[in-house]
Amino acid sequence: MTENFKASNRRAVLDFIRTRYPISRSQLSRISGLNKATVSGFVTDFLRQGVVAETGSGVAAAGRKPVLLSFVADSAYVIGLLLNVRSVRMVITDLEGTIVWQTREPLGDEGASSTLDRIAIIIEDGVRRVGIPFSSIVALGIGVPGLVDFQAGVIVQTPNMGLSSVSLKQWLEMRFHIPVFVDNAANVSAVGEKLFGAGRHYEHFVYVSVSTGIGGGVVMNGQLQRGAFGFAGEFGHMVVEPHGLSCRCGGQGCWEMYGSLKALYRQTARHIGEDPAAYRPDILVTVVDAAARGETWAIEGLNYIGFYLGVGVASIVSAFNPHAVLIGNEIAIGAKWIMPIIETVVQTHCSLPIIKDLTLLMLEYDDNKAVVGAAGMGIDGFLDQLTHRKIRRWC
Amino acid sequence: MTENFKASNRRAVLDFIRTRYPISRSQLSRISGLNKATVSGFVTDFLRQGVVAETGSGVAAAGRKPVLLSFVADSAYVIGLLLNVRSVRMVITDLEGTIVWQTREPLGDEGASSTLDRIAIIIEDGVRRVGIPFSSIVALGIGVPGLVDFQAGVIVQTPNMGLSSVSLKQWLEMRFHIPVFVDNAANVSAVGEKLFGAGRHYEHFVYVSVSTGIGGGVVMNGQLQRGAFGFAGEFGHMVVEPHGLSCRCGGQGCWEMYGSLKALYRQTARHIGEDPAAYRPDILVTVVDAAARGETWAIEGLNYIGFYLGVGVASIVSAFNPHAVLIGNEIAIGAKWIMPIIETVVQTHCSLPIIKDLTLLMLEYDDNKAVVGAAGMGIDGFLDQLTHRKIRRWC
DNA sequence: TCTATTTGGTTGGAGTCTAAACAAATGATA
DNA sequence: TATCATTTGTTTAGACTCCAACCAAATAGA
Repeated sequence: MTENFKASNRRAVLDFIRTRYPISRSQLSRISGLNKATVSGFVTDFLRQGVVAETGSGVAAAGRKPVLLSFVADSAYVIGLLLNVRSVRMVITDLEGTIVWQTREPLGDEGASSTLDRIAIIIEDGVRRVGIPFSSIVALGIGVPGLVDFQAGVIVQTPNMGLSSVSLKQWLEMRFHIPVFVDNAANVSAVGEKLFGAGRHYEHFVYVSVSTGIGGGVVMNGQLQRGAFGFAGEFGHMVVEPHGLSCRCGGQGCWEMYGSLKALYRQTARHIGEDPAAYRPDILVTVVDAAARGETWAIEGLNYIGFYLGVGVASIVSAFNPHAVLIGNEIAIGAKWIMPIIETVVQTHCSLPIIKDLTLLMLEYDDNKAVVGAAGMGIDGFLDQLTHRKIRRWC
Repeated sequence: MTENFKASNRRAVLDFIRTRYPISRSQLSRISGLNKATVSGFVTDFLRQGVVAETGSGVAAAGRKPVLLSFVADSAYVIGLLLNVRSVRMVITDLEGTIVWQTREPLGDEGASSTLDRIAIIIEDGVRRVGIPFSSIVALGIGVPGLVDFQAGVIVQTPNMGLSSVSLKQWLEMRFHIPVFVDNAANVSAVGEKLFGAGRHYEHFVYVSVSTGIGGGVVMNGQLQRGAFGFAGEFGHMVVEPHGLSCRCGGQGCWEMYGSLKALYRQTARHIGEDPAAYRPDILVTVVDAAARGETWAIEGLNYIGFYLGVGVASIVSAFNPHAVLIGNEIAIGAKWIMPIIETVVQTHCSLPIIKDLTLLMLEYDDNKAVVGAAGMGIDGFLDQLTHRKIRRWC
């Protein structure tokens, strides 16, 4: 029940090095508030472990020149997986999330056991081809659409995928003997932003993923919050129109029905001669192009989801009072049109002290961000483990 | 920046004693996961400090009988204040929140400095009359309607009260030389529930206060979360009807406009011959009585706010995934009518895994809960301080 | 060359926590 | 009645975290 609060500062110092290198020991001491001796001790260990290296010396106004420390991004590698209904994406990245190998493979619906085998083969194949010794791969992060039990590493609820109620974590840890972290796609993206992206500078932020559906991840006190049962941040089913459309979840007026690309499609389909009850994943590109040509229906469609996105974000801001709300995923393609609306709606709906210092950002869209986030989940776990015991090499 | 993670386990052990006494050292060791020696060491200090006492012995299946430990609630006292527009409530309680003195005084609008003086006199007077030596009063907690900067102890935004932008904390700490904690009324109530009430058994819960307005407090990992700038839990201005009524905050369709007693009044006023644009604080009693007599308009009114309360709670549950949502304050008078509606709405709006183990509770209404919560804020601070240094008596 | 200044390492010690051994108490068993 | 197994709680040695106070090294400028 009660935990052991050892070594939390080690991780903090390593994170300072990671995010601000090149940096000297004394700078670290100053910004962390820890004693020079403490920092020196940590750094000695990091050097021995190989995650940090001394790289030249810096300048000083007077006195001895500082020895600059750098984070050694390629001292270890991790694997990121993103499972989808019909495919898997895989990346191998260094500790800074730089991709050194990537692939995307179709995934049949052949039952859990054979799917798992296939994933294992994809991983082994990737590792072999990139030419990194397996021993330097230190963790595996997996993103899954749907609800995940992070502790157990089990998929709890997901749109038609064969892997439900299998312990991905257990199976893969048995097979590869490295720690495996499974979480939903929005949470891994949030961790990605926390480590490598816009979230780096915020202690409290909320990541909102908007594409076909809406998901999210909550970071408070610099840590991903999973709530009581691991499902915190399921923003897609917040209610924005209590008397509105029915959602497949059984509820009515879910945010996902009004602010997602599904909603955009519904609002614009008839203008492009499509069935409003269907869906096309590339709807946003089509609509943005039309809006750029000045088509009213397109602009109205974008205003429509922009308005509802603003409404939901306003509620999130009131509830969490974060430093920042980061809106990511495909929606970013329409940033130019949608972002101003969201900003206006949030400004009119939240009290001044709450939004005074709030940052509202729409992130660049990058197809790879979610998989890299999955890798990030692995990196986060690895760095935690690394800073939790003094003597430990992963050779 | 970085903190010192000392002594967190001490507080955990003291909390186990506080909430489960009588309890033995070995039981504490087992439930806390800490070593027997560690627990024994802590307990020795607690005994010396006087917060814990040995009170007889328990039974064992075999072997040595355990020495039972108890929390000594009257080893110290705290003051709780609840500021309102025209009055102050004050309580003096022991460390379990049991009231030993209470009073309520009117408060004029005579400017900050004279109001502060008046509060100080009320406090001194109360302490003198209850006959507790001032030295055994160890903290002061204050609840305020509106937005508060907890760190600074300054009221940031509040409906017409003379004390805005004065540092209550600083002023009162200078005057009484005990730690002062100022927070908004909902947060203070949440802390009260965490320490003494229904929140005791939940690590993650959300407290929602519903009366004229709606406020809230978020407890995650057993700790009140204040967000980035201290305003987390401002649920009143979450948006539940994007195209709905204008709120005094400048927004539209705020939860407060649909789920609060203000909303109930608006919906029912004409049936009791009142002006729908006005407000009567006792509206709920009137409506509940009418509902009990079978008046349709009254039942409809309760259904109305019940529905919207359910909608908001559903959003909160999706966002935070707490163990429990505790709904408190005046609304509880209508629990019998409103609670079933809330439950139904939440059940239809949230996915199964999220609500499977969710507890939804409407708390008993007690006029004193908020002031006692304020005292609780003080107790929480005191216990933290008590467990942060080894040698320390507050004699 | 000397000095003031800054970086970074070393040392002693306080504090947290554990494992292991030990002492004390007690019901059951021989 | 004596012994034994069992459980409680204490003591001790030691690992780990962290800091204050030095000390040593490096360096720009007097």
